[in-house]
Amino acid sequence: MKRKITLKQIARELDVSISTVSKALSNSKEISEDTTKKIQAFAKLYNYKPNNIALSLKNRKTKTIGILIPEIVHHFFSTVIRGIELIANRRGYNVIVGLSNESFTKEIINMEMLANGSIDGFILSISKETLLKQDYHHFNATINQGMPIVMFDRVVNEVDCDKVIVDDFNGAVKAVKKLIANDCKHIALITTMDYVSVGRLRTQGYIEALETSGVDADSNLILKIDDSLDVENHLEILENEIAQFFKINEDIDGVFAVNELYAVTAMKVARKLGLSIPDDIQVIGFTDGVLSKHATPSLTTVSQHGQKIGEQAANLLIDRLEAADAESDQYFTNDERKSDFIKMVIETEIIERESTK
Amino acid sequence: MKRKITLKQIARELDVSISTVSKALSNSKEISEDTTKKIQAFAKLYNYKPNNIALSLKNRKTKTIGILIPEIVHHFFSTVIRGIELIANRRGYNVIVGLSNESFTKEIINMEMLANGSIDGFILSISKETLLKQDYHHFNATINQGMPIVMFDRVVNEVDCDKVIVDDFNGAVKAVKKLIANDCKHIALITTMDYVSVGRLRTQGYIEALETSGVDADSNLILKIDDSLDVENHLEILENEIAQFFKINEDIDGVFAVNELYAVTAMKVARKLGLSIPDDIQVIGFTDGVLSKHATPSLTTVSQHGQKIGEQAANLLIDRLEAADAESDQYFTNDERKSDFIKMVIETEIIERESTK
DNA sequence: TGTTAACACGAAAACGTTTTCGTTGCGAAT
DNA sequence: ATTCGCAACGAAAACGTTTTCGTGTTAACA
Repeated sequence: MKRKITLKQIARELDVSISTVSKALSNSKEISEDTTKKIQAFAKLYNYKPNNIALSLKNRKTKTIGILIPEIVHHFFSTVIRGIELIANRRGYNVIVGLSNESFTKEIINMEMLANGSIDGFILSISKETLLKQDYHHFNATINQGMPIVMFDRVVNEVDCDKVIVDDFNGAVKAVKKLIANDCKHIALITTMDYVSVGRLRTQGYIEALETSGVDADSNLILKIDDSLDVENHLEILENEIAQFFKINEDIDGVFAVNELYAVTAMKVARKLGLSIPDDIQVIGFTDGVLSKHATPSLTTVSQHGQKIGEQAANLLIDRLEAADAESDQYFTNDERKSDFIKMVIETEIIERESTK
Repeated sequence: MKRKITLKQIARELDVSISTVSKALSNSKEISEDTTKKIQAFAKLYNYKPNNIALSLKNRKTKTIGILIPEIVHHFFSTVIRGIELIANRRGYNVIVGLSNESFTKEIINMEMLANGSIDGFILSISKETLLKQDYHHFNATINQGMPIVMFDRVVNEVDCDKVIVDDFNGAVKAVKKLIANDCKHIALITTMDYVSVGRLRTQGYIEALETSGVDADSNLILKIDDSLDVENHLEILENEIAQFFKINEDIDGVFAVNELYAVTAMKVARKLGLSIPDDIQVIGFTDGVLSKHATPSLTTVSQHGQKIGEQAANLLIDRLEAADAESDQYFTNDERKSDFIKMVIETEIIERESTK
């Protein structure tokens, strides 16, 4: 077991100074051709690679970005990570992942753990509990310490930073309009309690689409699921709620659901009730995950392009980091350093499958 | 924008030395009560937190572990990450994620990027391309430099390190025996080309279960899918292959598939052919993901307990890291430093759902 | 012969910590 | 009055780099 070799060891071995070794390895003109060759050969032989930590300390930047998300076993979030990792790697950055598990406290702990030098900036999506509490001081504190943040998907106006969001509103509008165009007369909405902004926006899109088509939204046709219950592990609760909902509203011929689980479950329940899809009921879900693709019938969905979101977020963050580098060369007064933050909207796309005509 | 405060700044501000500040903050007895209080108050006021990078450099350990996996948009791998992150966080470690994307080269690049001081150890699962090439020098090189590795799921005998694996063989045996017990007479296997060890083990389990039950495995009943094709995006290829398979072998009354996609697709195809599940054909899949849970009918599966795998892997790695710490205090001859590596087997569990009787 | 310029290299600081080893000043003991 | 011991603090090294600023040697030039 041989530890990694350092400049100091090379220097001692070759009887030159550390500076000489460093310069030779970076092909400095200061060092003679002979010594350069000798040093480079030796370094290659012993597989010298500069120590990242030392570089980080010296350069005061780590070349790694921190991702902080509520959950990782989740198709959307993992596609976002994939997008971030793709760009990060391409631009020479590493990616460190923290999970808030939808908890306010874990979000804070995680931020503090990473904000003390471990990373150059954050890409994050806010936890449900934080959204409920509406307490965003930790984000602003981090930003004030000079660490840039890019938020995605679950964002909030109270924090001044770059944002990448899905066009939830128009995605919902498109979906519902498609149902209308497909001759649905009674379109139901299955949504969550709306403290998470994205849920609210999708609901608004649903209403908007109906109203511009001259239909009044019927509140009886809106089912709000309490997603504080552990629906994943108690599917029957969800199924029962939806079954009741369908029984009470027999005229439903279209369903728009704010996530794919609700959509797929709605299809399952409908079929148990003897309804056929898409003949009796057409269904569109938000979020294009594995469930939608492989359900029978396969589900028409509003795709959010998670990977693209991740890529854009990563590019935004790295752009800002490297702009900050360049800036430190120049002189800026506080007024000139105006940081107008970017809010990037990723368009949704309807993926048509078997659950609509 | 105020940058994070350092010991040096506190020292200057309070007109004491850096050492004094450091000691005061760690409650050293060397410093008088007065100065300690003064310094601690000042530090708290300015929210002093030690810089992780500086600590890493000094302590020669980063308190972060590197995860290197082939893919992240994948239920199994993301549950493993969740398990790792859980334990890592609990034990004071961070987690940095690299994706090999099933590519040999990206695996190496990623390892080298992280192995230069950024992390204390690896938890990884080998990429398909690496398994094909059977070239494991980068793993051994990393280990030789004193960086411990824990492998999970896709492991290989050629690398000496701790391993956490699923009991693929017995999982398959259990599944197939269940089908046999459920009166299936002609049990098919849907598997992949078997250069990935786990596929091979599951196939062997299938054969073993049949043979101990006095049935000869019929090679006609084994369908090997070439998973180098992009099956996710060309589902119809997979469906056609399975459809052909079912038509040729009309007597199939049970299916064991090595992943949930194959299993769910098999169910879909069977139903298109007019067969009912579980009455005509019973199906069991390996890997318990979202698809299995939400398919109709829901799929009986062999659960791998991905999160537990991650937790165990993290514990193994951190145990070894901290053992190495303690070891450096003591004196060891090379003979005494025997490192007998642990191979931990996580038992599988059959989750019974609607696709079996 | 004396000055200069180019060349090749080394010393040292800096990044932010922790820790070892002094070094003061002062009261008590001899 | 001298020594001792202790309390309270500071200096400096170390972790591994990069980079600025010397410094010594040699060759060229006047």
